Amino acid sequence: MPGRSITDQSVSKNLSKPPLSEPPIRQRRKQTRPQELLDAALALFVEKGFAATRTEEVAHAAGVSKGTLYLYYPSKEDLFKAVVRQNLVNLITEGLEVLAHFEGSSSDLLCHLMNTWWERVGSTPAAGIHKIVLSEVRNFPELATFYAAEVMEPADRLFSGAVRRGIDSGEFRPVPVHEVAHALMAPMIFLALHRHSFGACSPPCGNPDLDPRALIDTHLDLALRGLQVRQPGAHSAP
Amino acid sequence: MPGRSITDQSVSKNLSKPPLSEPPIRQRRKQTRPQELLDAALALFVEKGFAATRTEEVAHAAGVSKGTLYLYYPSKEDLFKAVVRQNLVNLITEGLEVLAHFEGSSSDLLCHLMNTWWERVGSTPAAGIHKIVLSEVRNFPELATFYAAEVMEPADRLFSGAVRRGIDSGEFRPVPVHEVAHALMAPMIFLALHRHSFGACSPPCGNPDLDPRALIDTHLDLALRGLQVRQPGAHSAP
Amino acid sequence: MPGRSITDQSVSKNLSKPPLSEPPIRQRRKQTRPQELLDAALALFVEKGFAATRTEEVAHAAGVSKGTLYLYYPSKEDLFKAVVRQNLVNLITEGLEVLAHFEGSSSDLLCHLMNTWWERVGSTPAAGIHKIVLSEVRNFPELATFYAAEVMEPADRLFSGAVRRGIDSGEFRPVPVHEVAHALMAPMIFLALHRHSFGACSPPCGNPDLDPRALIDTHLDLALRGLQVRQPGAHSAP
Amino acid sequence: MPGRSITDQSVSKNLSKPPLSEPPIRQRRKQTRPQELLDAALALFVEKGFAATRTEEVAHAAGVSKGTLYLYYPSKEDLFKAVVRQNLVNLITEGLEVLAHFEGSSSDLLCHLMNTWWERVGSTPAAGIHKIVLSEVRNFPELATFYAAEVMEPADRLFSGAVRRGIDSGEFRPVPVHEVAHALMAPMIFLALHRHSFGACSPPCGNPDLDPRALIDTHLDLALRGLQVRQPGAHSAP
DNA sequence: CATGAATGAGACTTCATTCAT
DNA sequence: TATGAATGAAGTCTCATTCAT
Repeated sequence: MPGRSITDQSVSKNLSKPPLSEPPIRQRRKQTRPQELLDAALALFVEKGFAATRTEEVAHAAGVSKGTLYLYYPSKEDLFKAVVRQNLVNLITEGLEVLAHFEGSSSDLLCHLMNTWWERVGSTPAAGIHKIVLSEVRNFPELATFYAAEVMEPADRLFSGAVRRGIDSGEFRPVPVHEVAHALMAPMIFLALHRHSFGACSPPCGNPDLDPRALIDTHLDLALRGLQVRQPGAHSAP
Repeated sequence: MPGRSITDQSVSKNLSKPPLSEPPIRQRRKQTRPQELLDAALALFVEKGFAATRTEEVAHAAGVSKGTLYLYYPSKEDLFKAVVRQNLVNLITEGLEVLAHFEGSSSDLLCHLMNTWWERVGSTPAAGIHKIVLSEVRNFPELATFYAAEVMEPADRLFSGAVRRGIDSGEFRPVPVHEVAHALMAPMIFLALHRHSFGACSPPCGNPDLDPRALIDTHLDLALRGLQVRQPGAHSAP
Repeated sequence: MPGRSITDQSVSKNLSKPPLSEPPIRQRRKQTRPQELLDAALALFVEKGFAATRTEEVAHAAGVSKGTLYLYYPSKEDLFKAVVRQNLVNLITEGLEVLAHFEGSSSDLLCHLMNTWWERVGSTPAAGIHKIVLSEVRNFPELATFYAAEVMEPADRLFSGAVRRGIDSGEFRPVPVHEVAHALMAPMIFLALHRHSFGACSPPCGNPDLDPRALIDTHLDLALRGLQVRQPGAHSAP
Repeated sequence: MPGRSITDQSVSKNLSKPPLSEPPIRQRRKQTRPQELLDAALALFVEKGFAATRTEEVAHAAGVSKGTLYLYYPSKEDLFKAVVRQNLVNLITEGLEVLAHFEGSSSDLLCHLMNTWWERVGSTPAAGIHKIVLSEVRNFPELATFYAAEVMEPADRLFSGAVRRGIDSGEFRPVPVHEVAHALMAPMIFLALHRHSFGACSPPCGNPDLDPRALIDTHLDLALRGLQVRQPGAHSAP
């Protein structure tokens, strides 16, 4: 008979497609539907990946029927793009706002940036978008340019701008700003990536004792010291 | 009997479905078949993801027919697991080779570790399994513990061991070793991840001017300074 | 409850699915709704066929909403039958009006019949129901007997009656009347059929230089000569 | 509950979708499959129309499974085109062959043409293609030009050529050849059209007593007399 | 009566898997 | 063993029909 080739039951709950029970009551909610669908789609895409998520699941999770989804988004792909787009816009807005009106030392700026990012993005479902995009860009080439232009470029501008600010004010020593920006962002995003992959296992695997806050603090401490202007007499490693 | 596993395949119109051209018809030895299939599968899984890779593509890339693939691997899922497992072993081997009994300063050790990792793993196709695993663990939970135990834990042991070695010798200031290890590895892995997603676009998007070597150097410079024992009279930021 | 009828709708990519633009919002009287729906449906069924016509298109073309259509016709099939039935009645009325008590030669009668049919039926949208019925009888067998009894039989009666009239009066030579009636009607109907299929292409294909009037004249000329009593000494072909 | 809105059982067997029983035995027949699929598709398309025919029905009628159909034809639309194309090629070939090497009177030529057409086309399933094309050109605009160029134009050339031949030899009186060609072909094609629509009903409706052979004979007799050069002293109708 | 958002059966199509050769 | 034609489960998407407003 047809069916799953994996008889091993250990493949468990992630693969068991939900029975999609309890027929939803007909409700008119044209205004809120798109958001509900987007939220449901984000959660499912992050959890299972794009291809492994069925449109019917998304619709059901949003409390509507299969057909209703297509009333709002003409295809699964468009839904995907809308998810990325909407959550990306938030990211961009966040960063740009912070970048614009900050007063205080550049160390404080970086510190604020990191903590805010964690609170507003890293610790929310939106962080999962990085995972989806990372996984799917090859299948959606146009998404790549879009994401690069709308997310990666602004993010780089944000962080390298903050570093440059510190250098210009004499607070930081001169360093290649783009490379440092990468080094600053990577541990954060990587953490988010893991929380949405390994971190979701039960029991959570990976580094279970790796507390996000502790990680951010340590990372920040390390980076800021690394950026600091050298005291006279100090030696750098090769 | 037939049947779909886990995921579907409708990645739709964007996916330029290659016509499966140029079959490499050179005579293969039966002994090397599994390896050739594994290599082909690795490349394709990394490039397109698990669901978007067709078994026929894998077989064709390995120079055999669809049916032959199933002579060696009972299902696409099994093939996938074999790919991950085999490359994991390689990864571990790499890591352990590097470790050994290093002599010299801990700064030099970290420097050596990073450069070696990049040469032997980060810049090779093998780095792609990071991407697959990250993308698919949620669909293959059983791989999570395996990967955590065989890759992440050893890697953490490697880097946090190096850091601890420096602290013990008085070369580094006291820091939380696991967090620092994460901060050290993340930019490297993140870079590798991007090379297998955005970096593969044409034209390459992301930060095209981000040279791996420059990044590693800068990252290392930043981290080692951050680890260095403080000069008398210096103040840390926040 | 929902449900598909008979046919599906996947006429796919070629069908330029019109965006349902320009809704005619003039206030309609409830009394005329059924007629307006029928008119819209006739036009669309003729143009695209039954299956490829969406109920929403019909409703939109009639200036009402999808739901309203179902207030008047319980299903798409019922709408279709109503369209055929109503236009059949028109068709018959046309024919019977023409017949009546014609005075003059039978040649003149045939000439008058053909020209009138073309003016009143062949060149009007009503001719399109020939096309629908022809295309869909197999899917709607119940329409067959109806159409045969109400249209084909009277039409045959009309034309074979005219021919018999000519034979009886000695104007025409003796011929099998039903066969001749078919031969008389076919070119007219065939022309009408083509105008609703090929003739609607842009640029119009088929025989673009085939003028209906010229065709009718030629056809009539040919047929009447063929019907004429043979002159002494003439020989027939085969 | 969902389902057919037509509770009337008289809609009967044409609509009852066959249960597709008796699972076919796996057989390799790569060579004959295309023809078998084309035959099955022709029969079903003619019987039910394009949209109302399910690909699975076609496959089943050809003795294969749904998937196999797609091994040979990439889409339902392509299958449709292949059907038209293959049967059209036959039509064209037939006509052209006859046209080229005929010796004898033009009356005999027309007689031969008609009878041959009936034997080789009109009385075979291929005649049903006219019905499909007539019904579907509006949905497949590119089919229109194709059909016009490959079928209608050659057919016109064939018949108008035969008529012109007769005129040139003095056998026929001068007439507009294209119009006459239409008048000659229409009753034949119309007959075929009816046989594949009304004629397929049970009991056959339309003009049940209209024998194809009698019709052709009568039509030919009428037309040839109409074409004949007038005897001295004869009068034409107005 | 009218609307149009919502529903869900069902069509087309894909591709993992099987098996006759 | 190897092949590739054949299978059929399952997913995306459409649209006839319903019903809350």
